[in-house]
Amino acid sequence: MTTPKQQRSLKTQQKLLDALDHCLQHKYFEQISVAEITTEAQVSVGTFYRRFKDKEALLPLLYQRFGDQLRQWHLTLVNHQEANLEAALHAFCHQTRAFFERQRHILRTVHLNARLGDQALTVAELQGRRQEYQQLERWLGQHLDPSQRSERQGALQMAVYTVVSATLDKVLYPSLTPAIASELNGAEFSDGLVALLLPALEGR
Amino acid sequence: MTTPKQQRSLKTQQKLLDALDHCLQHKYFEQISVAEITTEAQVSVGTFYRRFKDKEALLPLLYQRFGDQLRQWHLTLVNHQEANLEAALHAFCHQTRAFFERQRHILRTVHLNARLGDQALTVAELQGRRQEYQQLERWLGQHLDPSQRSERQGALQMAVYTVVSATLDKVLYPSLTPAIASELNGAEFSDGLVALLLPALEGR
Amino acid sequence: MTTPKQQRSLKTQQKLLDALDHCLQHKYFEQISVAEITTEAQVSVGTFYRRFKDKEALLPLLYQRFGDQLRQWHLTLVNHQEANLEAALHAFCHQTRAFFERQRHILRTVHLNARLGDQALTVAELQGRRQEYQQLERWLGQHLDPSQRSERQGALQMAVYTVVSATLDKVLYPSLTPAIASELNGAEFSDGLVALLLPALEGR
Amino acid sequence: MTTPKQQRSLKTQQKLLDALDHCLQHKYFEQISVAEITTEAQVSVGTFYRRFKDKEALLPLLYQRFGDQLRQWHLTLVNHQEANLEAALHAFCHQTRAFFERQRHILRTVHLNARLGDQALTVAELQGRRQEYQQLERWLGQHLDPSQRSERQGALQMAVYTVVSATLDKVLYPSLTPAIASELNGAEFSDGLVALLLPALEGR
DNA sequence: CATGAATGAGGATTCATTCAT
DNA sequence: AATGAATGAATCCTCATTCAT
Repeated sequence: MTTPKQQRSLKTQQKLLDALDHCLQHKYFEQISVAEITTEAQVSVGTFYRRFKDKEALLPLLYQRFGDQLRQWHLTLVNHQEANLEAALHAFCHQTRAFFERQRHILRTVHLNARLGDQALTVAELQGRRQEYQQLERWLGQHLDPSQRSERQGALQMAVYTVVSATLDKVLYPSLTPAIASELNGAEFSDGLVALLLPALEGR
Repeated sequence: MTTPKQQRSLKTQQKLLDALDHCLQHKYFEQISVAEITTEAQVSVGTFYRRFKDKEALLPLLYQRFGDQLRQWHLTLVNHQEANLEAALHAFCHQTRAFFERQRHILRTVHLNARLGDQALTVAELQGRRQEYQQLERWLGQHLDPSQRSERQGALQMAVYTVVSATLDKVLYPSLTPAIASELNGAEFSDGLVALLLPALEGR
Repeated sequence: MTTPKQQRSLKTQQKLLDALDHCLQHKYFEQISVAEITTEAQVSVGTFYRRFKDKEALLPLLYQRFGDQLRQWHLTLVNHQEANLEAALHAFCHQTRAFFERQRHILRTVHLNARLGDQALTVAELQGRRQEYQQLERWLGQHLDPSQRSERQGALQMAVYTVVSATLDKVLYPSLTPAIASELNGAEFSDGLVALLLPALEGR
Repeated sequence: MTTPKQQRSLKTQQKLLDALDHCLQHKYFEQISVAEITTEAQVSVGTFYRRFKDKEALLPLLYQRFGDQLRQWHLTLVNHQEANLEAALHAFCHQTRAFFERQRHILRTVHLNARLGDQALTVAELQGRRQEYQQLERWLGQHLDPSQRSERQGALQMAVYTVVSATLDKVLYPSLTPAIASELNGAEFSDGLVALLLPALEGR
């Protein structure tokens, strides 16, 4: 992948990424041919290969796009100080869902592709993701009484993971197992999560 | 897919399913060619196509295999009466994980393929799955004080979904987001879930 | 191809030939698979190959069936003494057409397959066919004044060939080139042939 | 079939058509594989499929090639004024045979394929062919005494059809039924046709 | 013997990638 | 640089034929 040195080149790259993005709304990455992408982007195959080593080389950029927005969203979240733990948990659950819903189809690709086995997420990126999760844990912990923070460490970690995992499935595949196990939708679902997790975090 | 009329034919079918099963341990379904399956099964391509319309026609059988074992496991679980809610939740979390680990790679296929959009799970099957979830909820509820059952309905449903979703990701993709958010492994992880969910279910 | 030694065996052979005959009404020989034939004949593939060396081995039998009927028809024709040349030519043209129409689809196969290049008609059979043509020429010639017969030899031969060739195309492929060149149908067409050829044969 | 946008592409298309043409001299269309064509044309399979949807897509072009030459030949024929009817019929019979002999193997393909049932000739094309036949009839008729033209209409049509049909079989399949019925070859055969048909056309 | 399961060569077709224009 | 033509490996699938039951 060449670093674009000219305006035109950058525009082409964007067009290709957008085209991929568009195609991903209908099928998943492996089913999309280079021809489809370039046709959608109104660019020739040759141009594609001038820009990218191969089809797979598009993914990291797509991931980056997503990662950027994820990071940004995390930042806005953790920069808010909430009134208490419940409010914080509430914000976390609802905003996570809202963010996932906004990013639905790109998230779907990132998520599926990681599971389909290509090593598009580098170790470095995974560690970065890891740290963001820790940041979220710390942020939630800040709304606890300081004396309890260390003993709730584990519960916080578990809660963060649970919220993300459960919400992800609910948003991406609401009509499949296991998401069909829950009858709630949207806001109800997030409220349900808050109610489920709050007692343990409060140490009742 | 024709129904086999000879014993030999049935054996072949098994061999092909086993071969697919084997291949699935290394790569994802769509990456496996018919040739690979038949080579692994030590039969010829023609034999494959005599029995199955195409590669996709194998999936329903694979799903059935999995569905059968899932149902059976659910049955053994809900036929046990546990001492109290904590014991029941503990059994649920740990056995779910154990079952998922045993079925790891078939589960992975079923799970991914459903998400990749093929309509391999019929509506009827999904409803069946739904009922199994409800059975689990009722079973957990039996360990509650009868007076509390109805008000905990929602929490039970949420808990069942959460356990399944969180455990699934942890077992299938332990090194990816979001599972990397949790540092715990195996039994620790299940214990963590119990601790996280018990308070809400007990209504503390 | 084994000579059938048992009743059952002969019946099977007939069933297979009938099945082929049936299939030929819809597609041509090369497009018909052995499976189709045996299914239609309600017999297994194995049975087919016990009876016939391969798919091609069916053709000679089919040709024979046709050849038998052709010979028989020729015999009935040439055993009739007609009143004069015109009556004879009239009988020849019309009966040829009627026979072709009756045998339409088997004729189509024989005709096409010979043209598709398989050597199903042996040299011996071709010579037999040749002699039948000569018989027809002689028969037509009988209705001429004896003094003219030898000088009309060539015309008779040409006429016989022309009638067969033109009628064949008209009956088998009425809507294709060259048959579309003629607007006449059925009896009109045969009458047209008579009118066209009679003058030359009568030596006018 | 895409329209070529580069010169190179057009060359390739020609090479493929020529290759098909060449293969057709040895075997019949359906027996020729795409691989054979591309090998003969010294291009890769992919190249073939870039230009043509499948093997069948070549036929229309082949037909067109033939149709063009047929039209052209008809034109040169009907633009000649002959001395009398005999001369015209003579020219028609001999030149038809000569043209068929020149186009022998393409003609064979066109002819067979139409009979094998693919709808390669459109209704429009068939009508065009029809009109060409009518043109030939009119041209022959011009060599008649004007007073006789209308009453000979039918005979002219019949004669045109007969010449084409008989000559076609004679040229394409000289050693098969019905062509073996005639012992004459080449020019003799055409002369025979003239002698056979002239009397009826002259109204003797 | 009859049956139909198994074989595997052979043909069609796609598509990522390279290369000529 | 951009274009799109060419390449060919890889895959799917069929079907005549053989062989186990």
